[in-house]
Amino acid sequence: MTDADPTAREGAAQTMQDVASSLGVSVSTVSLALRGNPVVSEATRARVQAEALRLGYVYNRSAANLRTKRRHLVGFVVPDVANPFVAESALGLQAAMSEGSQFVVLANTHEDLAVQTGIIRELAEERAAGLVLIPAIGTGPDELDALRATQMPAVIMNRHLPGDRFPYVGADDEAVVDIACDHLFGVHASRTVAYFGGIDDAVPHVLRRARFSSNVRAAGLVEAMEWGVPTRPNSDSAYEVASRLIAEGTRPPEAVVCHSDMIAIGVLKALNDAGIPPAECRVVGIDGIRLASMTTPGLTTVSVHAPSLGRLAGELLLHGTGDDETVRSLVPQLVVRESCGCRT
Amino acid sequence: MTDADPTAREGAAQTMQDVASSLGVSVSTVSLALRGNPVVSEATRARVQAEALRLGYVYNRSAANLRTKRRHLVGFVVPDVANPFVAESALGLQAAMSEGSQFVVLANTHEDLAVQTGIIRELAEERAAGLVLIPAIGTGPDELDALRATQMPAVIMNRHLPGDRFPYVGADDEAVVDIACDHLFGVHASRTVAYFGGIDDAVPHVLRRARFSSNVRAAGLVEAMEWGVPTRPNSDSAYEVASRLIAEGTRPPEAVVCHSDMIAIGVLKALNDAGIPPAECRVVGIDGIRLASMTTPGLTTVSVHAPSLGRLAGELLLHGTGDDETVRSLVPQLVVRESCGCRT
DNA sequence: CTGAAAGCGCTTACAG
DNA sequence: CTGAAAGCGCTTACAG
Repeated sequence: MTDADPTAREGAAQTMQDVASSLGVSVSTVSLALRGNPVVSEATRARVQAEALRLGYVYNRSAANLRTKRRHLVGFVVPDVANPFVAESALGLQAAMSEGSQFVVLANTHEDLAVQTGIIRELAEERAAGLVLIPAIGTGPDELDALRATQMPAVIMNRHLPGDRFPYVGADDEAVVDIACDHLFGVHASRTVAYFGGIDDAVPHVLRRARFSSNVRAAGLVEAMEWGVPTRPNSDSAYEVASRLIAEGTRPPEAVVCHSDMIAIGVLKALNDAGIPPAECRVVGIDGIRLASMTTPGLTTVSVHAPSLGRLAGELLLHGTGDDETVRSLVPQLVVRESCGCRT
Repeated sequence: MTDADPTAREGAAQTMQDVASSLGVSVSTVSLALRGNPVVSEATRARVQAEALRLGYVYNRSAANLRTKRRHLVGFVVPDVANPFVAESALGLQAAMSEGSQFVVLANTHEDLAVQTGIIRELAEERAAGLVLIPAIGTGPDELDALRATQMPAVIMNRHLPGDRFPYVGADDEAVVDIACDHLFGVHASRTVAYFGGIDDAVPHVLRRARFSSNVRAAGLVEAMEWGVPTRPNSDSAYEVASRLIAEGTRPPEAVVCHSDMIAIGVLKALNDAGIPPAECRVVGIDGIRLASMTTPGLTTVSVHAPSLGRLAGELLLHGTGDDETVRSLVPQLVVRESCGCRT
């Protein structure tokens, strides 16, 4: 492809200086030409570009950035990349950033605060343009202070921390719960209901549970408290907890809304194992990950559009709104499949 | 946390120069002290460190790297991060890199060659320490030449390109197929069998199909060619193809090995829709993603240990073996669940 | 339209 | 044990 001069090549990386002297012009000219600055003549630009190509020159963006103090990478700091919701968000974030020709650096905290702190420090040393953070469980004022101290723009995602003063991107928790409840309580007229899974005192969990309970009261239904239990944010934990409940003889409620699709997938598996059909226990997930269409029964879910959330976070980071504390979210959408008892 | 002097702080980012003058020492001393070089006295080191902390100084790694010509980030260039296999590999890669205090930059090609080429060029401009590439469909000699021209160390993953001369990390395709066949042909004594899904002329697909066919012949079985069809590398495509086959009345073979777990998930869904149990059509996946335990029936699969593959790729990149063309892979492992008809 | 020079924030011989 | 100076590869006023 690049038809590089092998003799010029072996001397390792070429610099602007190299192409300048090879052409008998100054580095300024090369720099200007390569950037396409109209101040250099078309003819010169062409010569410079040809020579750069011939020498196999490749622009050193880091050097340029050191000079201009521009940054070119953002971090996506998450508890678990292999969580589909996170991966789908990463997709959106990455798309947004690549439009600003920024890179997104992926970092896993594994829900470990020390790891998270270390990663944030490293991003600061890297002079990242900012970061999107899904806080590890237990993230509190100390961690947030440390983050603020780095002076990097940051947006918090998915797990809203009370009073953190950082821009936040996440689902509209109450709308999400309302949509799930409307379908389950209204369309399906379930009587005993529960909100299943999620991390115990994480804000979204608290918010959603509270909303759920108030919806239940408003509808005059009964909340199956034994099934209103927290789990870790993955299918395995959900499966384990739900299976145990069933094995212990705790009768599943007529309807359960799950804190996430991954949790719902675990619940569905437990229900399938026990031979309990949607008609007996209707389940609705939250998130709308791609996988939700592949379960049996198909998972009815309230989609919050993970890729869009990621994209939103990226845009917030790049173009920054003046004020902190902004909550942005898309309007959630019910995706009906079979797990709620529709279409069976 | 960092108890930074607010007056010092407002003048934006602090530099070594700032802490040096604040202390009345030279930048060399600061640099040496901060790096923990034993040549500077313990007392000085302590003073420097305290002052750096007080000023809220944060090390500028990029500047350092420009000087030392050391690189500190690697790219993971993939068709689709949201594919669980890829995400799990990313986990392993990230773990390996963070041990070398390197960052991994995630980049999605969406199977688009032009995007892939652009990303690789950007990584080169970034002076990445290297990259791990899952080649987009259609990647050929031109793309590989361009990659080579960047002079970055690269390791190819999952989709082996013939004669590319790059180190390769991926499953041992033949062993994987043998394991699946042994179980299906031996333990379950299936008679009509098929290899389902995967990208048509991608190397792993070709290799695995060939191995599958020769195993079939060796066992004197009959290959159900109508079910030996390619798909795109995701559940939706697999579901669509399998559903169509069933709808058209093409009787499923007694056993099918799927090119990946995601494809198997699609097949399982199609089979479930049609009410065809494992006893009638046994399916085995390949990959061993976490999700495989959550399907109904549970997916029997040949695990290739995605995180380890990612880690291996990272190590290969970092410590580089002298010779190209190295194929490294872990020994695949059969994980038995219900989709093959065991434990039902 | 082009060139010489300073500077981004570090590291690293080299003196002292 | 510490300091002065050069240099990594760029960009950007400032002259000419």
